Amino acid sequence: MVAREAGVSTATVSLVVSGKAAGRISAANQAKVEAAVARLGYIVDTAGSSLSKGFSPVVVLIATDISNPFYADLTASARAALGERYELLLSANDPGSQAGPEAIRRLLSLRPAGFLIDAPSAELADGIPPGTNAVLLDAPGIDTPWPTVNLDVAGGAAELAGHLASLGHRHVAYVDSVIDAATFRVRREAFLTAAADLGMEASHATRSLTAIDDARRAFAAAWPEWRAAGVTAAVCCTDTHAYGVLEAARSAGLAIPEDLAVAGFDDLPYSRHTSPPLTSVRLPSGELGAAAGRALRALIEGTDGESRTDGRSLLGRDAVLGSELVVRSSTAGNA
Amino acid sequence: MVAREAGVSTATVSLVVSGKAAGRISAANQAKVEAAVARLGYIVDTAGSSLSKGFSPVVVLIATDISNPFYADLTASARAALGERYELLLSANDPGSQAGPEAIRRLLSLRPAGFLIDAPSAELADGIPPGTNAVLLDAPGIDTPWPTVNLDVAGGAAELAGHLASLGHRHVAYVDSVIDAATFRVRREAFLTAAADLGMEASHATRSLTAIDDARRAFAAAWPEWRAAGVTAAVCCTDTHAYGVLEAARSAGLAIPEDLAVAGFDDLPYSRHTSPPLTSVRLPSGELGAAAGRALRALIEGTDGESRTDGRSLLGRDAVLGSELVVRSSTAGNA
DNA sequence: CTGAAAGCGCTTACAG
DNA sequence: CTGAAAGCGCTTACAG
Repeated sequence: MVAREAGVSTATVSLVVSGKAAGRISAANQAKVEAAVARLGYIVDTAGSSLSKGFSPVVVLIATDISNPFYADLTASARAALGERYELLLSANDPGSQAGPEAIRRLLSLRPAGFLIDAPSAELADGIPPGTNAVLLDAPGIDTPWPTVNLDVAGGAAELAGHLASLGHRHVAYVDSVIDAATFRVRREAFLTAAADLGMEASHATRSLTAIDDARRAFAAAWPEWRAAGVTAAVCCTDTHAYGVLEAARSAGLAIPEDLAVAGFDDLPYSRHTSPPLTSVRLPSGELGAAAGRALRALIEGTDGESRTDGRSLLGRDAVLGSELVVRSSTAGNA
Repeated sequence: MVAREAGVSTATVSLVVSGKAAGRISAANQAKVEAAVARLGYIVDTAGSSLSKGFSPVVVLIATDISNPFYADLTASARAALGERYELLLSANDPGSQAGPEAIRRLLSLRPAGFLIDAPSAELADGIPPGTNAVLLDAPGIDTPWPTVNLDVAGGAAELAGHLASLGHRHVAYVDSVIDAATFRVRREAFLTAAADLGMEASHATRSLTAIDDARRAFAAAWPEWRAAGVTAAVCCTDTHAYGVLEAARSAGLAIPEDLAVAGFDDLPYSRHTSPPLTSVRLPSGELGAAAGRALRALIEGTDGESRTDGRSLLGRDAVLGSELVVRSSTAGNA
């Protein structure tokens, strides 16, 4: 341990550096250590520290698809909520592939302080080993012992169905993701159920990767059949999918929203700028990151333990954040 | 070490697990170890391993602004190029803030196998401690001992200037980033120099964060003066900036490209879908990630050492990848 | 071909 | 208030 150049023992240094010197180390020695640390530019080595403490300062955010700008906000907020003691790092999957339980096992070998897992599949959630510090984000309908911060995607989907029904649409189609995440299943089922309840026919669907080009091709392939069936609105599981649909629809010569109304989920910053601007269910990425970061910190630091009442704590565990339908001219021509 | 349940020593297990058993461990023992590993689901603990080897399997990608979808491709390619032995994790800065040398120092305590550093400032590059395995991405004009994979942003900027000159523009403005990265300086200077060489007046500039709304405000604030000066084209350091400019220009009632031509850098997937579609200098994110991943692996594994001729190796060290001007209707109405 | 042993850098009871 | 010592899980010379 380099900083023993301060002329004290490694134990003293460790105590000072980790902020546990309170009433245990003399002011003189504290000053000596701090001077030596500053002089040498010493930083605690994570490898040694993790080995003896059992965990490292790393928190891993497992993101399904970082090409979604949704994550920029989420990451910044989560980092702020976690604070300086943790190092938030992202593990991104290849586009279109969902992290499986084996990804968690691999990452577990890093002994991270915790995991933030966005949009998991039920299988992924099941595969988290007991004892792991993990918080699930946007994992609706998953029955899991881990704290979860959800978004009201079902409410947003229902609101969207109501919006389309009020505009007079009778036949609607749904563009789903190929990614097996619970949030996508809930978005789809909630929308289709609400649509059916409102008397709309909602039997047509396709799915694609979360990439504009893939969504474009999927729509182009499905459209002839949908047109024949009288579909007048397409709802997409993410805005990115919707961008592809918008483009394919324009290429096919469709007027939007007159011939086809289009809407998505996420309300990405780009959605105000598409042609036409996109109606979307806004999901609060920043709040999601902040709430999840707080929940994880509580879990790691054990603030969670005692405040339980009925097995759920008061800490916002299993919080649900609201969604909001943002209507633009891709569905309502005059918006 | 749990897997000693195989009835052999920890040394034997370590050798087998790390693939160094070749001709040193009997087939019988290898089989026993492999069976035990499979049975227990054993994964090497990184903390212990990093401590004794001196480095962990983690490779950290330092990204200036992950909200830029540019990074999705880059990450996937870099991961593939690095291979299974490394774990690629992203460290994202807060939007608008550039990583400083202290960020590297913090991350160094994780003892990563290496760093991939995108769009560094000269200061950041200088702050990388000697002996670190690091590859710089998109770091034009930085004088550094570290291997670098560059994009021909200067060539793209010049091509863009030529394109605008050929369309008859005489007064052009430049929308820069507030982020202090060498690539942004080179983009700007190369564009302004080429524009001047072509007889265009190019003295007007503004800058903003890489967020659509910020760029929109920056343009709205600058436009009155630019209009008075006769500016007819605005070139933006990234496509994301350009989206904001497009929106502000439309709000101001400008016809694009008749009243104002707009162009950017990156050719993000969204740029084909803006209104109007955006002219942009395409930067090959996938190739960039792949080349950088290969270069880092060579550096880590020492493949680099002997193949030097004049101090540069044959491995694609200091590679420059081409850029390509993609003309769309935000500059050429008929495109 | 294999095991016993040292050591990586840190933290934490434990004596003093 | 402080230091000596054990131990976290792994890897790697080193004997045998």
